Amino acid sequence: MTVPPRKATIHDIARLSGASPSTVSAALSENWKSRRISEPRVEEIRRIAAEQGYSINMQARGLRQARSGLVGMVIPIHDNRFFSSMSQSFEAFARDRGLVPVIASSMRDRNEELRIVRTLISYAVDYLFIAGATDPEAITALCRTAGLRHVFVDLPGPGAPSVISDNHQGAARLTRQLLADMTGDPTPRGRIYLIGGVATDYATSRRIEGFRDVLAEAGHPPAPEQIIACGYSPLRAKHEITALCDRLGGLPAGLFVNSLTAFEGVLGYLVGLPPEAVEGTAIGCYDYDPFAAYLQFPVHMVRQDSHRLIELAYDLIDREDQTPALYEVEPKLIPPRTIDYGPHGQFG
Amino acid sequence: MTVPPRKATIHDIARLSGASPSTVSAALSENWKSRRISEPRVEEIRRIAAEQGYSINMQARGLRQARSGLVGMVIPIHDNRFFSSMSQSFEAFARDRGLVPVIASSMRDRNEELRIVRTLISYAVDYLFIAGATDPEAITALCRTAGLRHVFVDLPGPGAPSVISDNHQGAARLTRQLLADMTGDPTPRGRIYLIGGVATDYATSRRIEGFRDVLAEAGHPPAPEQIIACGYSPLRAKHEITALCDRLGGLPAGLFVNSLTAFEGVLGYLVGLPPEAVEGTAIGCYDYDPFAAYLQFPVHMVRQDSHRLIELAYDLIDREDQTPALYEVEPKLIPPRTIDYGPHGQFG
DNA sequence: TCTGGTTGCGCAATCGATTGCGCAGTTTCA
DNA sequence: TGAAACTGCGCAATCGATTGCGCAACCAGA
Repeated sequence: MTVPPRKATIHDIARLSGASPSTVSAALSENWKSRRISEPRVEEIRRIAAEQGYSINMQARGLRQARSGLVGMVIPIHDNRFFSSMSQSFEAFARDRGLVPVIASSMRDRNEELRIVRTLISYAVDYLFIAGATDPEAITALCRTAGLRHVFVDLPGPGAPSVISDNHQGAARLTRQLLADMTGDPTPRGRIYLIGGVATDYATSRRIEGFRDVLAEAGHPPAPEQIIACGYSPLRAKHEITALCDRLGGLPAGLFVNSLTAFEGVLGYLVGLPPEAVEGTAIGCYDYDPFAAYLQFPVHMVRQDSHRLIELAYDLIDREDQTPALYEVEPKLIPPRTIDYGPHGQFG
Repeated sequence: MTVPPRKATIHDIARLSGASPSTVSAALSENWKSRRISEPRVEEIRRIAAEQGYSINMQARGLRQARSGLVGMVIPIHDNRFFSSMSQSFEAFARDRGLVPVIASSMRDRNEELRIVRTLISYAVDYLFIAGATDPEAITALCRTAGLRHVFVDLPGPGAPSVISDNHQGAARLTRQLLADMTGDPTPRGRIYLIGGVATDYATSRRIEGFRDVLAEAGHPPAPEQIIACGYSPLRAKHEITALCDRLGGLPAGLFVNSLTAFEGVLGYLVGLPPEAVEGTAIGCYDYDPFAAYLQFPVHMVRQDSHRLIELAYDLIDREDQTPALYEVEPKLIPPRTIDYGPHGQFG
């Protein structure tokens, strides 16, 4: 097969078919009826286009139409079951609308996040979804000057519609479950500790409230040292859990891990312990991973409905009214050692 | 804040600065020196551009320059630690080169895969990476008529450079390890079974060879029924492992699971068993997941070096010579209950 | 003063598709 | 039979940036 000098354009097809570029354009799109191109002509043109392996240049089309057919999404990190299943849903819904998804990860870095938003604006994405935003206000500012519709997911922003999990509810349920599994007295080692997340994040703060409320309800409001919002880094979490256990002289009675990434770090510590050392501890993790659900020890997991989150986000993007508002989706408590295939068994 | 009628263009900046569009273009890019624009002029123009929140229109630039700054990658599925960590690396290398990554998942569907390739061609991606290709020849054909450089990853194609793991080696090592852990006699239940993957896939077939060679070496070449290449679907794998155990009257002595997705299905079955039922079985999985590494029972895992795979793929794309060739990367055997942070602790 | 080089910048074509408008030829209908 | 309506299609402008080429002003040297 000889390599053609360059990709065929609409002009090449026009030349080959004896039609004008306008006619070719119309014939290849759906509006040939409204431009009154005769059906035999259309078929002839399409035949030639197929023969030449013609494919439209979306840059040119986008330039003219002032829309690109791209949808952007920013996520903190790909390599995580929560966010990668969001990506999967995001892509599925994009396809349904004939849009092409562009997903970029910010590594939870504010500047990187803004850089990505600016880049996506340069590519004229038609809509933008931001999951786990670090600086929602700045993002909204950028989007506004570009006239770009955007929706926050997972972490809300004040400047645009936001769809998030009911973090308070999810955390409260998980905490209640862990308390029920705990047997110890309210000595330091008998307490439950929350680890991971960033306290100023909306999501984490709501979870902490849920955690706190349930403990208070149970008569043991948490001491400050019971809440270790040390961020999302696995290594940092490992460090913190190590320090905690050193202080306490062993694992506490309960452990509420605030994200999968933090849980990876915690696991890095637990791996080094004799199996029986973990037995007395009730462990829960906010977010679900099918493998994490079947560890050596039982783990309660909160499964956020990422599919529903994204579905709702797309709904919001479509609404005429882009007034900021908060929409909450119920998460689900998954019992230990349960493989949950989710509402869409086709994934995974 | 009032919404401007539309995004500022280079012409707006030209008008505001009293310069011509060409000058503005040059001033905002790096070639103002070669066009001999005076430095004060450049600074003034940049100031005004910043003031107006100008951002370049990549569609227009791409159209003119016949390149988009996009780099595409097709993966089978996002929601999987192997592929999502590939995505992470893919994105990191793209950033280093000033490219914007576009990652799409084919769900391992041939038609979907081709649709995606065509779409990415329409968007004029500068390069294309295809991981786990279903129909490499067809992809190469499309890319050739578009004059698009592409590289296959994980599953090779005959029409372009390919970088893959040394599947034979990885499978052989894993098999050897499992054999060493097994105690049973070579009765059917005492045997080791390989489950998951598609036998006609290059990767799977090489792994099966590795598996077979090691068993033959040990004096027990596998019977056909010991190789259950039932695809990648978790549900299918669950079904097959269930059927197998029904036939055997329990778990076999060894289990070589051929992918994380199949492992999810297998796990779905194992979850329902009493813990001690699993004790006598040596289990291994091709591909690594940090959580899977610390299940109730020990699992040997093969970790492919996705970072290195991608790095090598980018190298190949740069080469002048795009002759098809196969490059192999060594995978690593991860002992049970080990958290491996990989060569790049920044991820995850 | 004339030539030749340099500086600083603008004109206009170009990339590939879309689209408002208009034009010739044919049909319809009063 | 003439006007109106319809059919089928092409012309040329347009989207926003890049780039080859050229031009005017200035300076230095002969």
